[in-house]
Amino acid sequence: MKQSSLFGRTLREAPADAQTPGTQLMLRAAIARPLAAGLYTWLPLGFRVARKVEQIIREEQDRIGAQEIRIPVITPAEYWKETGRWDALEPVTFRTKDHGGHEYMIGYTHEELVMKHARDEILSYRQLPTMVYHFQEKGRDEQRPRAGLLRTREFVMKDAYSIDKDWEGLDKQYWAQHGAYARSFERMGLTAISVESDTGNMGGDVAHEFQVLTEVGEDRIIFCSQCDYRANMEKATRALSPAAAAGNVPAPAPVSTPGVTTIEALTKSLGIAAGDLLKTLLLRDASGAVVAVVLPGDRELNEPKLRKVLKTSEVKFAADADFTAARAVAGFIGPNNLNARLLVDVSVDGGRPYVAGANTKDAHLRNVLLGRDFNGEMVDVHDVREGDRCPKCGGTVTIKRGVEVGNIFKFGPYYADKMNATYEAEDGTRKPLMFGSYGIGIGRAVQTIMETNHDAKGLVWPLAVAPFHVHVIALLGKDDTVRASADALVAELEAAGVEVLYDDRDESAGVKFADADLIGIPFRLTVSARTLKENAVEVKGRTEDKGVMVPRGWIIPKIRDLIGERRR
RNA sequence: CGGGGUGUAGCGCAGCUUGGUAGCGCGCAGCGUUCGGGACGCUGAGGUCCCGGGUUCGAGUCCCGGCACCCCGACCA
Repeated sequence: MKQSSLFGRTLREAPADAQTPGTQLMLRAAIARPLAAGLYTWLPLGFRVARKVEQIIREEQDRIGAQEIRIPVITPAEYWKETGRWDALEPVTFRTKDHGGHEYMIGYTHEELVMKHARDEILSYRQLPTMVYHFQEKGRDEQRPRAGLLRTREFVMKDAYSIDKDWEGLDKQYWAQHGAYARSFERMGLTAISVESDTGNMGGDVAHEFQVLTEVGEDRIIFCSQCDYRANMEKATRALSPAAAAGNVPAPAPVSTPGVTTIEALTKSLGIAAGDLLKTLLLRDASGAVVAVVLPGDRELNEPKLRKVLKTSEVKFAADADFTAARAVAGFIGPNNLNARLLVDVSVDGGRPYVAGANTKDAHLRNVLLGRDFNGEMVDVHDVREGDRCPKCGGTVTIKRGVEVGNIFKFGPYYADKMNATYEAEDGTRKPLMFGSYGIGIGRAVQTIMETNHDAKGLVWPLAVAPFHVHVIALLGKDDTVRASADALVAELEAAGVEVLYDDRDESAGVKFADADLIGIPFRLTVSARTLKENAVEVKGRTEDKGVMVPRGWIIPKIRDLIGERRR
């Protein structure tokens, strides 16, 4: 490929709205271009990377016996209505009607469609287990796309679906996918770790996310410093100290706190620590049911955990009328004599008294004791934080940011039950198809590779996904000898199966070297008057400071060796 | 969806306070010089100043309304 005719130019400066290092380099190196918020066009260099990422995933899916298919982008409403997701996904999907008035949406994902085909194709246990996958566009009307290709409104996902007879079979398929994911990410140059994740409120007992640790990540991952415990913060737990036996705690006593309504203000005015207080939150779930949650004053509510406890899709703060109904006063709410369903976080220590709201204006209570003065359902709905103790080994945990590059879910019979997808078992009974689904976003993977593989000069592509194997730089002189020699070199390399980007432009050496560093192809081959004099070619790895002169006659085997030895 | 910010040439920005007919750097085109780490000189092209309305003799600048994009948070199989 001649760089003089490459579609897409490199930029010396990144557009001002590109924030992360990877996004700036993605734009500067002509990997992709924005079309609208969260919509990107792949340019030739980036598209070559995306196809290589796809191919790695394809090979690893094929290796575990998954079969590639293709389901349309435009999907009819009827199947989504069977599972109730036509309504549930309304706020985050793109929809349209055909001229006959039939409703469709751009696939947000494809579980329903796979299940529709599976129930038509799979009649007998003899056809199981089976696995299918496809690469297909997903449309998601994200309210906040961000960081270039990391979160977009349209993106290609590899989604795989496993179908088997029972939980045991599903478990095997699940771990086969887990292995395929680990190999896929490793091959494309991503250091991804698998962490336990929230399964959402859609059922299923196990889910893992593959996370790449980087500052630009949206997720927070809890790590144990001593053992292998790691979990997404939306699911993480911690070891609790056993509650001390409550001694002789005097009865609750009111304390006047006029106008003091926040935890912070209370700690100042009473001269106590936030952890000495109880925080009571009055919340509403998606159905409008009101619930009060009690936490120590120094702990934050973890909404995903609470949603799971409440089996709801949404929690928000309660309205004024809810406070009245609960016989509470905003700013002075406490668990005592509250007229509401009461959830008590497990962080609340039953062995010690707290200061809590008195449910009376301008008053709090001292000596409030769990078990004596109030009772509720004990639940784990608090955020784990840095320094907490590991639930597995008691070690200290830390928090890091991560990008979720892939996820795997065990659904079990959930979709089959909703969509009446059954097979005839050995014993003649009808049983539900056991289902699992497994996703990897291609664009997000590419963006994550860029975020984690660069230096001050530009991108540093892992060989396996680099847009080209080598970048040939011709430093053209006054006559045509350098060009002729470089032309011949490129022809030979291409004939040998080497992917070459050939900088044949009439630019200065500085411009060409800077662009080569920016684009980040693994090996740079320079042809110039200087190298011709030695009948050699200079070969330099992207991260090396200096190149080496390789005799012209040895260059093909040398390059074959280089791209072979670094190829996994 | 809540909060914050930004829209002026392909990119980065100034001009707006105090209204007078748009500028700088890079990039781009032509010519010449240069030629191994973003060269130099000369000449030149390139603008619905986000959109609509208003005030005014006159609006990039002031007022009103809208739109787009970015960031933080919320949400997110």
